[in-house]
Amino acid sequence: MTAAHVGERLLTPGEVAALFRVDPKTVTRWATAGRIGSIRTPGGHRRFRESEVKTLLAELTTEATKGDGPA
Amino acid sequence: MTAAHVGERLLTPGEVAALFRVDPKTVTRWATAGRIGSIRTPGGHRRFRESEVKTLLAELTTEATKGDGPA
DNA sequence: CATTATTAGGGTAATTCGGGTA
DNA sequence: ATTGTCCGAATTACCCTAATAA
Repeated sequence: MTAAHVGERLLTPGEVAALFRVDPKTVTRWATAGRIGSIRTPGGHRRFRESEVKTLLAELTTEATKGDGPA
Repeated sequence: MTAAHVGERLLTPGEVAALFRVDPKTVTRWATAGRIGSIRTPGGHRRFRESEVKTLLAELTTEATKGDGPA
């Protein structure tokens, strides 16, 4: 299994946006920028992995002052 | 054997919908639009090939390039 | 044969997409 | 550089009743 774990719970852009308190458009931009993985429906709409979203949320909570930021 | 998919596991619209996190009706629309192959039961209900669905999920999946570079 | 869950079919809101702009 | 908003177009979600599946 390389691509997606079949059976992983997926979230809609609106749900992810609500979790991060941002506009759904912003979540779309994150996906386009490759900052978050996304699955597209045959119709072109995006779905996000709940596990990955939770990981990102946890990183926000961490907000380490270390130099882990982008180069 | 000419039939290339004899014995292929079939999924119901509800199961496919759960995998993509969409409404079962949406899966039906995909079939109607020819975006996904479907088999019809004698009663008119649709069934989908598990292998095709998995392939579709994999193709439409974008890995988030997380931890890509070997440390 | 009876029961319960799912699906088909149509119609109407809500969401998302994509580009461009502030 | 990142986010929010406006627009039109497309996709998806939820409403219903009847039929099929198990």
